[in-house]
Amino acid sequence: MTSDPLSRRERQILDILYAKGAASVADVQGSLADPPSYSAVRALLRILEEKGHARHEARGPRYVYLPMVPRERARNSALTRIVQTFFDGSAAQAAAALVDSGSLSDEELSKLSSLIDRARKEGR
Amino acid sequence: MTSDPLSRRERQILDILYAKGAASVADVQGSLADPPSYSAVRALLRILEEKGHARHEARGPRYVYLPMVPRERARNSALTRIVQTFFDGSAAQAAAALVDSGSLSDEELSKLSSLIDRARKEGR
DNA sequence: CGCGAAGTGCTAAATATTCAGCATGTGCAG
DNA sequence: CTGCACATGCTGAATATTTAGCACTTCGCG
Repeated sequence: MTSDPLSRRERQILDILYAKGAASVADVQGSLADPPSYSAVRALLRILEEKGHARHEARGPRYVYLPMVPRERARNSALTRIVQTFFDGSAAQAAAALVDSGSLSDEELSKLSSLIDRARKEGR
Repeated sequence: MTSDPLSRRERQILDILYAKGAASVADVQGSLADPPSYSAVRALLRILEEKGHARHEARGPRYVYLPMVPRERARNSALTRIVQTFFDGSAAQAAAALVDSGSLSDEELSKLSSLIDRARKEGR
């Protein structure tokens, strides 16, 4: 099941796995803002495995941890949550906020523009 | 300070405050998927106040709780987090995912389009 | 070889969280 | 006026979390 309630540290660590794609225990520890002991990180990773959110592969001499739920699916539910919480359920408002953030280059803007045109054609 | 680490319930309740704008204890309890006792909800709200994330006003006979950090600021940091975690830091990719979600109406799409045009003009 | 560095499995205990209950105050309907 | 419905303040205890430590294995180097 993927609908477990995750604790703070669990969420934090799972996010690192999503951000990096895959990570060793040391990687995870290194990415944590306020890192606990090596053992503690390992324990958390083990819990994430038990809950079915992560798995590990024996890459060379050490374990490398990966998320179980595909990144795309996880990110869609994350987006949905934000849209619900902060944008009254309107994905359009959320997209607008991103565009307004000013962090998009001209090239990115035109790509997005043509994406929108395509969406409009498909939509009818 | 607004950089406290929030526990799961705390986050959950704060999200409700953001989603609803303002809420009484009963509102919050009613919005929780798996609601604990009235007292428990009150306790959590009190903690959120102590941590500086919420405040209350005596609206009529009861308290109404509101977020301290403005919704817009909170949502921007939420977006930033998602972008970092799931879109390799690219706001453009995130916007594209929203457009691709297919939940935008024709009208919303054209509004977004003109928003982009404006952003392109300002950007140079 | 055999020793050290670095990995894993497992467990118990400190710490944080979440929760329910009781005492008390206040407004309103009967 | 009096009692009910519903609010708050506070506190102690159940539960979950987070953590560090120890025993053991593996790999590579002197």
